Amino acid sequence: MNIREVAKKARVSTATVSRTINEPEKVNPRTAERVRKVIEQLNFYPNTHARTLVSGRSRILGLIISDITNPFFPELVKSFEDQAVTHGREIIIGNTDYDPKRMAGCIRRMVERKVDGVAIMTSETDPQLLAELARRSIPTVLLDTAPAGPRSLTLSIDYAQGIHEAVDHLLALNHRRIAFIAGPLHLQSARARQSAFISRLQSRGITVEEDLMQTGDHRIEGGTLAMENLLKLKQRPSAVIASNDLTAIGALGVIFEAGLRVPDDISLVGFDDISFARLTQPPLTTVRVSRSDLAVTAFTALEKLVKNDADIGDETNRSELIATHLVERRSTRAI
Amino acid sequence: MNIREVAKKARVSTATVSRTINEPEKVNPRTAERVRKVIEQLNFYPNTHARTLVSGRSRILGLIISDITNPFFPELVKSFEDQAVTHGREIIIGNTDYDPKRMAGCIRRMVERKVDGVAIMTSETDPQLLAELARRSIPTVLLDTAPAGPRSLTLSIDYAQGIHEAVDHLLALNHRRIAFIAGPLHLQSARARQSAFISRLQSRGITVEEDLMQTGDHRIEGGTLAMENLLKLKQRPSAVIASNDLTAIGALGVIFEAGLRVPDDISLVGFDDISFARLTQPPLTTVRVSRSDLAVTAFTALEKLVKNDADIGDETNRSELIATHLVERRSTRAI
DNA sequence: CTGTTAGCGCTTTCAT
DNA sequence: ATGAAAGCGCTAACAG
Repeated sequence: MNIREVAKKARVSTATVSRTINEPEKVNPRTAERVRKVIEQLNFYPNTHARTLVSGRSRILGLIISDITNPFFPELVKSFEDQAVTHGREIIIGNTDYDPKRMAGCIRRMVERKVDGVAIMTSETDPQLLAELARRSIPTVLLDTAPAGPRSLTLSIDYAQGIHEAVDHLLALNHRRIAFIAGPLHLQSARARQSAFISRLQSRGITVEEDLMQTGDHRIEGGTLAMENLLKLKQRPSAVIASNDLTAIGALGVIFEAGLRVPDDISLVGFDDISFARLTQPPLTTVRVSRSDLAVTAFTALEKLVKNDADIGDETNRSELIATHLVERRSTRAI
Repeated sequence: MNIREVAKKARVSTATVSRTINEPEKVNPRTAERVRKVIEQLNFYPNTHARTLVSGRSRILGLIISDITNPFFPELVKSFEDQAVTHGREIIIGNTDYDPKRMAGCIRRMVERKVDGVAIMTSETDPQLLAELARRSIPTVLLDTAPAGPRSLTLSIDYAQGIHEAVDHLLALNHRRIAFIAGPLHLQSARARQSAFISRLQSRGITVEEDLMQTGDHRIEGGTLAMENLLKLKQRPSAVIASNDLTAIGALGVIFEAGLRVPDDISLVGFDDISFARLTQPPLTTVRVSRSDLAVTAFTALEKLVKNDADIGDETNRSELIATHLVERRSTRAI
């Protein structure tokens, strides 16, 4: 069943059926109504592939993430998908698994399926691959990565803002020995959090002890190891800020098993506000990075990029900042 | 850039290029080699939409789930996607949000995009919508739902097995007052767990007290409420089995806030083994439903269904059972 | 406002 | 083993 059958049954040409579907305002209301009836009656769905083939637009958007089982991403994916459904678009999701080879595969799939645009929400991206997209002039929205050529835009998470709030919060609670468990430092996003921590403390006149600076991997295990180191210190910290919630959860386990209590013995702050952060015991004070903000901003920007055939040029900002804020729960307390 | 350019540059017809890509064995090795060189050199990707249009096969599979932010699903999606990538397929994901209207939308999208098959991994499905798929003879794999017509197959999670193991485990630990917090009872999958609990206890000669049977909603909140009821009882249970992990986590919070301890005062067992289950304090004893098993089984079955144009007939089972097993962690203890 | 018609890029007979 | 050509279902010029 196809557009010709509909046309025949409605006694119009296929062009009129096509117009009724795509540009109803250009069709006589009565004709349109008749066509619509037939479409309904025949339960006709236009073939998107034929449509894409001739028009060059697929109404598909690509969404590339690191790993859907990383709790940072499901909410992002969901909000992005909600936007897509609302705007009559399909999305194709690619998991890179933090592997550049898989990332290349993802991009290839996106190109093959002729996506109208791609949102790359992973924290590191090979500029070569971005060049590939730019060469085909596929609109791209990036996260924490320099935009690659025209029709490309970057979203930056305001890590500093959140870390500053976290530091100030602990300072206000009279903490002075504050440790930091960083993420993997090859990531720009991890370094941004670490340096925000250091600079804020210094600007408040506190020198950061080397021992109090640990490095994790943004996973539970890294938090576990780092916290073990911290507890071995002669003078342990009274508070710890972790570069993300998973790290904080790892730290929490260690503290608990050492017979210490949060927040009574040690205050703990996370980062991201994944959904489990409010379910830990005690609920975790953390910096929220709104995944729905991120998704909506990314989608909206991408949609705008897709609509403009030309470069976005100077008229638009090439970068947008995503706010972050401290959410106080029960893992921090005054000393 | 298209297949004609490749053909011209390799001095062959477009048919030969097409064959080189799809049926290399039918092409002279030397010709094929020449064509392949040109393809590489031009960095040519075949247009999947043109391909689908003419062949009728899209190499896309649909995956419908309830809600990607429900921790049951990310691992399922990931494994399913892994399979798809391995087999050179694309997947389109649909979130129903537990809403029949959205489910209808998902199915419509799948049909529009001409998926080769659909895996519907939600727990409840409108038979009418399944009929729509059957009518278009789209292969379908269902979860805990009766198969709908030909080219359709059902996967059943062996809830009883897991619940039986959980009950036996608690019985072996000398628990006799065991409570059960059920899921929403309009779901067949929730009822299956509840009745497995009751029947196992009865077959062990223990009558189930009405008071000990609570109903939740498979979310945190339901677990919270149900556990509050349980703690109000004159004689509270020594152990609780929850219909899923989210429910158990809700219960855990309440127990903790009541000043009681798990497992010292109350043993607690969950169901699903979501990734957070091993991160609770204490780590949760729970019944594992392997999402990767589920995904791989679903994918494999779907692939088989897609390859057979005809009905699967009697040769194949119309239903497969997914095993479940107790994972003992530290939320249960002998009394 | 509506119809005619030429492709979009590919696969697939049917010849050779 | 290869090529010529038809056509998948649709959109978009163009003509009327």
